[in-house]
Amino acid sequence: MPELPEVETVRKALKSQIQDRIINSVDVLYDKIIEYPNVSDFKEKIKNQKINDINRKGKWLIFELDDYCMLSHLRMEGKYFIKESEPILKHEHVIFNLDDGTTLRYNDTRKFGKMHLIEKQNLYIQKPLNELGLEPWDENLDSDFLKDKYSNKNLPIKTVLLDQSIITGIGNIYADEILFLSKINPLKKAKVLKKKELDNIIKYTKDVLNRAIEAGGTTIRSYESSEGVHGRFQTNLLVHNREKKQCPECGKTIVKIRVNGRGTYYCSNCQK
DNA sequence: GTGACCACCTGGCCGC
DNA sequence: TGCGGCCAGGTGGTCA
Repeated sequence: MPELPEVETVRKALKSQIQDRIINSVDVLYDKIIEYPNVSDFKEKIKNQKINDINRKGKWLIFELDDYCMLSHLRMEGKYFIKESEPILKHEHVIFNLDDGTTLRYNDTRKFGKMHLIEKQNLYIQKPLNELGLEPWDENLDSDFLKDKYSNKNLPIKTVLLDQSIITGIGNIYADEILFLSKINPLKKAKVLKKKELDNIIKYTKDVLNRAIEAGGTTIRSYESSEGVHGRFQTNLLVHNREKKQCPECGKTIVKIRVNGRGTYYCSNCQK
């Protein structure tokens, strides 16, 4: 389940593999992956565009082309592979035919991923990027910013941390880790958090995501990078996916609850 | 405007 | 062993 560190790992791998390649054509085998524009426009506009760079904003990959930016969200299980003439596999839904004879293949078991093709000048004034909040490393991200954003949030902090319009890039796995390190109960209402707690959230968001990126992301079930490499950060997880195991801080049993439908792991002793 | 809930999807896992 | 049902979860849409 790609979150920011996994997307960053994919971005780096893809950049080293396909930067400066030209897209000769695209085959779309599952239309719903293409969110904007319609499939025929997408295929027509992307033809003969050069991949000049690959960037990232939150969990979105940004393929910088000549006239457009192609945005790709991997959602739950999206992956990219570079292949030559191998047969198309069951879960390969979008095939980019490149000028060197290779293909860039978007593989998504659950078909949740989305792609947009946006004119360059509209990239940050049009959905989806105009709706994203701050990157964890943005200099404007401080406790005053969060205090303001959280002031009317009568929701559990776990839920609010997943709101991409405030801080972008945090997903379910890292939200649990950030709250554990910040010693904040996931059910605590966002609007009552003190400055010190907000400072800790910011500090540990950066810390957790930085370490996860260095480790190549987290592999819990199905995520792997474009080079088929599994992340190593799962060995560093302190609470997520560790139900009934001992808390690494106090030794009490880690519990699993559901917060707004999301599986949430925490230590009831450390996170009061 | 806010919050709760559901749909989208498929494979893995568990219980019977 | 085989089957049915639940669960995983990021995001957008709908409804109260």
